[in-house]
Amino acid sequence: MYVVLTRTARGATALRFDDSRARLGGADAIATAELPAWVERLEREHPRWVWDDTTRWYPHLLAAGVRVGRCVDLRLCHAILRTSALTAESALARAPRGPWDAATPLLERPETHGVLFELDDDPVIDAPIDPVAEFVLQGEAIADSEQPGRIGLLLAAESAGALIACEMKFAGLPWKNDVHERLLADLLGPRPVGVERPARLQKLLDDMRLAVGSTEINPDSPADLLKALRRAGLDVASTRSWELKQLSHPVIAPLLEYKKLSRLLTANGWNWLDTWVADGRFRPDYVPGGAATGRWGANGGGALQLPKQVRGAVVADPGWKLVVADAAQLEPRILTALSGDRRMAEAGRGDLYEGIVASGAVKSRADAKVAMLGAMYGATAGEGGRLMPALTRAFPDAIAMVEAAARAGERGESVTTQLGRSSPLPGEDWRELQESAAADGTEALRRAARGQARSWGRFTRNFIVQGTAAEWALCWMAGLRGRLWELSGGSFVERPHLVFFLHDEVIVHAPAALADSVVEQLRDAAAEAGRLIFGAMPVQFPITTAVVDDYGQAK
DNA sequence: GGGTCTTGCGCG
DNA sequence: AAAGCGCGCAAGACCC
Repeated sequence: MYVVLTRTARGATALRFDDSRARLGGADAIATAELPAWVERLEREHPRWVWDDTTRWYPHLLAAGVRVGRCVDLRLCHAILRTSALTAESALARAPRGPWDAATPLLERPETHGVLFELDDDPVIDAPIDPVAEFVLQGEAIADSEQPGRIGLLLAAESAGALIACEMKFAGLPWKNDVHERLLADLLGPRPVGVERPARLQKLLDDMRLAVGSTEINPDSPADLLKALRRAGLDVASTRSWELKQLSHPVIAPLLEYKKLSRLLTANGWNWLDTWVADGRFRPDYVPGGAATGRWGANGGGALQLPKQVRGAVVADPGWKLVVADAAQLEPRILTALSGDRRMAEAGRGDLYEGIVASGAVKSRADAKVAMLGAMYGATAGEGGRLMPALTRAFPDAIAMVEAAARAGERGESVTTQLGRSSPLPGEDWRELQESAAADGTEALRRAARGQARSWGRFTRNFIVQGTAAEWALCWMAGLRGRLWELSGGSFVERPHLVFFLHDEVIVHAPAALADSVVEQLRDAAAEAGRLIFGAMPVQFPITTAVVDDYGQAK
């Protein structure tokens, strides 16, 4: 059963539909204050809650102690259906762009006429949000698609991700201020008052001044720093760390140290702690579908860039554990399954990179890794480019798959993941350059067009792998979420629950006594995700797990 | 005084 | 050894 919720001035109306999306009965009107209890009651029938945007409904429910099992996030599903090659002929995909194509849908509003807002410079005519009509339209798009099962699984996984994103923010990532502060004090010195540099940074700056024999050096300004380094006789094109590492000069060591610590201070220092951690929890906004590939984004505090340096401050509550798990070599395994490359599947029975070495394609594990990254990212030069021919000979099917995706992108076509998420098309500027270069191109113009085409090809090449990996991760998490809920009783935060997700890695916060069960569920969910997406294809998705007290202990 | 671009670096 | 994908963020540079 589906229950479609529509917001009204006083609360919501609910309409029920059966599993084939046929309408059941009349509408219920529920006042705002009654909504959590009403949802909780109906939840016993395990419906799929259909709403415009999970972030508009679910936080209130969670705050009221109500957790739901399943939902359809119409906004996220619309975004997928709008561009998917599997539903390109649907009425939804052919309709002009409207409020559902905005980054966040509009609330119901009095009907107005005329241009309401712009979407990528296209004016959009106002239309009231109608979740029921959108639900019907989406149902038709799915039913009429060539492969309803594929796209249906993707939409279910995406919607489950929307629930998880809200739940992770609600639960928060356990964070110990005192541990973090001790770490900062050890590395930087005491917290400075006002605008002065922390003692350790000031000392390094003094060392740098001594090394170049001048006080005219400001490491916080790349432009100034570059000038100062050149004045000191250093031949550098930029102030990037990897370039500075090549040089030997007394200024380099303190400068690199300064950069490292300065980064810690500005990105995850005392200000960060004051701004983003409250009540012992870090609560960023997770953004499902934030990247074109379907990967999540995050806002607030750089949640997806937590440096290894500070992970020790992520500490389980007393009596609880953190179960940290990541999918080993996920993207190359995804490529294996996508392409059906039997030899690569064989190589991936254990450590994939060792397997590639054993196949004779490359000499070392490090080479295998660089070669695989090169294949998935489109390396042309350097180590990756050099290793490509050997990799192509050993695994022709897998390489042919990414090469085909690259060629499609170079032609300006879209590519599609295993479950049906399609890449965006290049913009107007891209096409104009391609056309003008083809028509009356000077040599320089043709070169620019070729470079641009190759660049888009690298994007589509990577898209099918990164996007399908994101689908695997969503299915893994969605399955895990249900399994965790079944492990014990109690409220949401009393049971084992997800507190962090980073592309191919999750953290579960769990009562210590249940940690081993969580590990088991993580493995089962991973195996299930592979079966769901790839069926019988014999590709393994091993995960590594660690049961720890703090995140710094994992890996 | 604001807004946007650039640089550099953190994560996968 | 330093190119080849996807992101977010902070600070300075640069503009009006």
